[in-house]
Amino acid sequence: MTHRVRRTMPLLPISIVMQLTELTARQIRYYEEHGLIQPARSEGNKRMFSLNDVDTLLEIKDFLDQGINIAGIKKIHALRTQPKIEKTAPQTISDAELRQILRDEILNSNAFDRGGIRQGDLSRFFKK
Amino acid sequence: MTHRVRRTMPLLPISIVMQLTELTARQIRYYEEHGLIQPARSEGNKRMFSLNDVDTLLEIKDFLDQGINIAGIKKIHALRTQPKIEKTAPQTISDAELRQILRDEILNSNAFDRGGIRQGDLSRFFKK
DNA sequence: TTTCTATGTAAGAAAACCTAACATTTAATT
DNA sequence: AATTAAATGTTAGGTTTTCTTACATAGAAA
Repeated sequence: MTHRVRRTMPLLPISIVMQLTELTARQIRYYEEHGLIQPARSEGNKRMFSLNDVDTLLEIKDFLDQGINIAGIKKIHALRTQPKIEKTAPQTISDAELRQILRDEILNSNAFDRGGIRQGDLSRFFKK
Repeated sequence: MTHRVRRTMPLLPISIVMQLTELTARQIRYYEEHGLIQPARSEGNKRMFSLNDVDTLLEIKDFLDQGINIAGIKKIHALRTQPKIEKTAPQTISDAELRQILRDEILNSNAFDRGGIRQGDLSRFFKK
């Protein structure tokens, strides 16, 4: 009965992703610019996001809230998608280095509690 | 880790729904006009569809392919959302009547096999 | 033939999104 | 303190998408 949808399918326009993540369009495009996400494009060049993209963005947001900067997040992503250091090209960073980065970043963390809205409640974005 | 999304959340623009259902915008709006779906609206009045809406549209499409007309589908929906005939306002149609309708409709069914695309493959709608 | 149903098509307007550029804020560095 | 860099805000002009409304059409039904 229920129509199945893959989490990799590009379904969502940026406006919806903004609501789901509480990020601005500027932020989302900026993260893409830095290679943290690669949303698909419609034939007319509009960004179309998958549910996986939303997950990634929420994770990015979380990392940023923890004081980790884009460069750190980028490195974390790189390590995650390619954690095998065997026959692969020599890594430019070790696990120890990563932990060091994280520790360093966390020091100047300015995380704060933004009294946000409940996730999943989009009602205020639609007309009654 | 994975971000949960309710099937009732209005997330999808009509272009994506067109691709998921292989219906034209005209058809989708027509079905809405006849009350078969009630998509949400963005603040700017754009239709935003939920995954449930997609399910409903696929079902409508299936019924139409079976030769059932809009009126029949409308009645089927009405019966389904309110199948209790107890204290409710008197029904204008009985179960027997429904079966009759279905039998009648099926007689002049012009269902045919449209050699469509695999559902879920939207790749041809996006730029390489 | 005429009517009805479902859909196509076109026009004009409004909304959403795009890129590019410059501005602002805050933190780090010198 | 001044400068720089990172992240985000803001604005402008252009393109795409969606909207409503209206008229057209093919096929089935009357």
